[in-house]
Amino acid sequence: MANIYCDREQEHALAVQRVKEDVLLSKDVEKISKTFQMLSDAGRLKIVLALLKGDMCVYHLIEVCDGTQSNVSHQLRILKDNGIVKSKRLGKNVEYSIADEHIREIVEMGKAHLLCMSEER
Amino acid sequence: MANIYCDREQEHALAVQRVKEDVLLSKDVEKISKTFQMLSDAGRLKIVLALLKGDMCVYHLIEVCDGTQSNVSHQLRILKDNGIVKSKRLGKNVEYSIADEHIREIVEMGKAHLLCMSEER
DNA sequence: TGAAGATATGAAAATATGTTCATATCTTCA
DNA sequence: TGAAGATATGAACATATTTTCATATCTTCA
Repeated sequence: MANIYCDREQEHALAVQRVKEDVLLSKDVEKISKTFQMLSDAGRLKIVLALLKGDMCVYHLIEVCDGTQSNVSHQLRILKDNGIVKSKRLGKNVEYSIADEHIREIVEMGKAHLLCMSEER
Repeated sequence: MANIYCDREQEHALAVQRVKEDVLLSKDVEKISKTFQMLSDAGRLKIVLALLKGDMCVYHLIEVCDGTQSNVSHQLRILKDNGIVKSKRLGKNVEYSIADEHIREIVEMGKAHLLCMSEER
C-alpha cells in the first residue's frame, strides 16, 4: 500500500502509536511544565543554583544572587509554592533549602545540555 | 565568636563560599534558563514528549498534541531556534526530531519530580 | 504551469510574568 | 514594650509570551 504521506510514514506511525499508548494526563503535563517554568527565569535559577550548594538564609541569597530584597523574596515564594524549595524559620532569619533532589539532576542536565550546545558551534 | 546572624551561620557561610568559588557566567545561567523555558509551556512540552517517542511530521504533532496548525508551527520554530528540536524536509512534509538526548533526561527528571510531589500529599 | 497539500510567518490581540515601591509582619533584644 | 533587623506581601507598572487570524511559501503531481 503506497504511502500517501512521506517516505518515513511507517516509523512515524509507530511513534504516534507510542504516544497514544502512553499519554500523560493533561494535568500532569501542566504540572511538569510548571516545574520547568520555575527554572526558566535566570533570577530564580540563580537562587536554585545557590541553594544546591547548601542551605542558606534570605540575606545570603540576596547577596549571592545580587538581587533586591523584594525580588528575591517574591521569587522564593514562587519557588516554594511550586515545591522547588522549602523554608524554615531560624530566629529572625529564614533558611531556605532545595525541596527535592530531583531538582539537582534537572539542573545538572540543563548544564550538560548547555555544554553540548556550545561544542556544536 | 558569637554568631550575630542565625545559629547555622557556619554551614551557610560554607555554602555561600561554594557558590562564590563556582559561579556560572551570567550568560550561561541565562542560556540554561532558556532551555528550561522551552519546556515550561504545556503545549511545547507536549510536542517534546511526543518527539521523545520518535521522529514525526508536523501534521502528526498537530494531531497528537491537539493544537492548531499555526500554534504548533510557531512552537516548533521556538523549539528549533533554541536547539531543542531539529527538522528535515521529507518531500512536502517536514520531519522533526529531538536535537539532543539530554532533553530526554531533563524531561524524565521532571516526571520523577512530579511523582515525588504527588507522593507527599 | 497551476492547483492542492503541508508548513511557516507576521502582526495584532489576549494573557501571563517579572519588577518595583511602599508597607506590613514577625522576631529578638535592650 | 518598643525599636531595629529580617523577611513577606500587595498593587501598580513594565515586559514578555502565547494565541489567533490571515496570508505566504514550498513541494508535488496532474
